[in-house]
Amino acid sequence: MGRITIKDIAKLLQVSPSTVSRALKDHPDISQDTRESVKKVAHELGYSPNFQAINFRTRKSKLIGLILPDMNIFFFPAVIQSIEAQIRNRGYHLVVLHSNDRLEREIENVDFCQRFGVDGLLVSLSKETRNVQHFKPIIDGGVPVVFFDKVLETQENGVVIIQDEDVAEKAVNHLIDRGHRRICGLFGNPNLTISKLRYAGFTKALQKAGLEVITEFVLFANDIEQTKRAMIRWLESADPPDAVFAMSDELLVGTMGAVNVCKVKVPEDLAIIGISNGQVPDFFYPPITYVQHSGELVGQKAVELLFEMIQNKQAAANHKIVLNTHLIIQKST
Amino acid sequence: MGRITIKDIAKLLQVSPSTVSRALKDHPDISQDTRESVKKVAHELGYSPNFQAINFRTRKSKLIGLILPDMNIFFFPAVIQSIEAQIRNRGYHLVVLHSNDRLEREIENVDFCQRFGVDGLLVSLSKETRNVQHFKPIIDGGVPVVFFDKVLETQENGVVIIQDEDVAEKAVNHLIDRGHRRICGLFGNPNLTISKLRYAGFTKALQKAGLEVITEFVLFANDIEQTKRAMIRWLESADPPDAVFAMSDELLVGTMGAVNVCKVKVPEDLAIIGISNGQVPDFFYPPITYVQHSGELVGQKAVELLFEMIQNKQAAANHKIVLNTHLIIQKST
DNA sequence: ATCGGTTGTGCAAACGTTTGCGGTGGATAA
DNA sequence: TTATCCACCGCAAACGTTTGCACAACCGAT
Repeated sequence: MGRITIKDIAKLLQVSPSTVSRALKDHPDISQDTRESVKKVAHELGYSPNFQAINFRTRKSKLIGLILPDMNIFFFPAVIQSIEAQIRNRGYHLVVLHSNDRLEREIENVDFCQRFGVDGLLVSLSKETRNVQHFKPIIDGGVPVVFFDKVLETQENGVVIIQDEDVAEKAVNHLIDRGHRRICGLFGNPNLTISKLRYAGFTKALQKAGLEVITEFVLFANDIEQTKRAMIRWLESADPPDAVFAMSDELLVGTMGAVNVCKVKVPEDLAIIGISNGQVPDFFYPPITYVQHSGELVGQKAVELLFEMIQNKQAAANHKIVLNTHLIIQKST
Repeated sequence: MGRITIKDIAKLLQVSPSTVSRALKDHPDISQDTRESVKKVAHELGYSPNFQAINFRTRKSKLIGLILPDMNIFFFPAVIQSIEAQIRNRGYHLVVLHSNDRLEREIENVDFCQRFGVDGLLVSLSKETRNVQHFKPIIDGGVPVVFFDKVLETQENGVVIIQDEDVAEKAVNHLIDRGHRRICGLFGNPNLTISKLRYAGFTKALQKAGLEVITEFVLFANDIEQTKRAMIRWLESADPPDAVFAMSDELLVGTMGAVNVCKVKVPEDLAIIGISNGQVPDFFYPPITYVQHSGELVGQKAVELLFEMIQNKQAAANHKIVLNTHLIIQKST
């Protein structure tokens, strides 16, 4: 048995495989009659093209690779879903790889993508990644690569991010405007550029307002439990904070855990602001004010940029897209 | 230019491509000397095999397809991560497809997987799916398929689930043991088997205790906002409930939203129990009692079953794996 | 009648790898 | 010495599809 192929159709119709191939894709060289009879037979036999053969022959795969450092953080599912929808619209499919925040795995994944012949690659870097050398072979091989969210400061080409520093500054300014002075800063892994930049925005806002960064109220760790413990310690200290800026959903969840344990009132005792895609802030009471960093939008823009690069390699490749964000003011501030 | 191939190595070493191919995979027909020199040259030239050619030639892909109805529900990221890790250990990679809870998309995805030549398929069905006819072609084509979590009641082969009815019963019994009598039941989409079964367990537990199902306290809708509104209505009614059973994280979040709005005390005014992978229940205060339904375990078992089927098609195919769960008692009950 | 052009189709190579089979040369056994 | 065997390697086909090119048939125009 086996699946039926172009050759089977050709034999049955007494034409050549090339004619069948062309007829199936409405090549103008083929007469209307032939096209129709080919399609009819193809349908009757239940023909479906062998993608492996096509990919091999054409050196295309209609596959986009997506390399993520961690699936378990709140931000990524929305991004994955958005990317999947976007590339599907363009007739492509998604291969999801997972670096587990390790450079070694990231390198393996890139290599796999190249050998596998993906037509494009979307990457959010691991926290161990310090340079992007390991992408050179695949890029040189003509495969467009777009980096998003977790990128290096030095990267200028094929990048989709938000203006991290400004976003953090905007958020902290909002707290200052509300009269808060003893402000905690919660950040992710200190190796990540987004953490550094958001920390920079945090300090900038404070300094512009003539305030000092209270170093004991700063934490770098994207971990719910760790955040909760730190916040409890601070809230129970002699001179507790009156506001907190949390740069991710995980940090927000940890903060709310501490808030519940310590029975502090939000926003009276403690104002809270975060950066979020916008689902988690509404889990809590009161709903938390946040700067919206839309995962859907990031996914959409990354895919758009990638396909510009696929279609027109030279022009689009040195774009850096910086997305807008806006403040969603809720009851927590 | 172009990537370097087996032929290039062969030419350089004055041997045939077949020898190179065999040497590279330590075929015993090839002498030690030849193997070493081939490998040396291959390494020097930076040879890496063309997966597209290999897949085409061998009709294997080392790819596992994963079809999910929705990425945005809390349960799945853990499953994806677990599956990715498991299949990676076995030298395979993951293609994630997304049906958006629509049968039409699910059918497309299955078709794609078949044409693409995945070596195995993992599926959680869409809420529109009423039968599994559309998997027949790919299964007949020799590709093992494992269904998990969202499956049909009628399915007995290649299935990984929890004992949904018992789990719900166990959870509701816990509420009854604590003395609660006016118990809400929150369930997902009514078309889903897991919703039906868990509802059955819910009613069974009540009936065994001589209680009636209070129909106005039952909701079928896996939606945070809808759940919140319903709960608020019930809590503000003349004769409010004293406990709630929520079969998913989304329902739990919605419930807690209502709890916060209505200022009811947990567990004094309202006891809460859920079914969860175990992250979300700890977001809240008090932490919520739940029956743990481990996404990691589901992923692991599904992959184990799939690879048994890949290696030994006949034997494993008619297994149905029912996973254990256990009750995590926290402050909400 | 010859030419140029168009339309529709087939031929055959190619993509990179794997693999069954056959063959060579040398060593061993009789 | 001859037959036998084994270690090692090459030949060539094959997987299903695409595509450059050639070619045949027909048409209209010269």
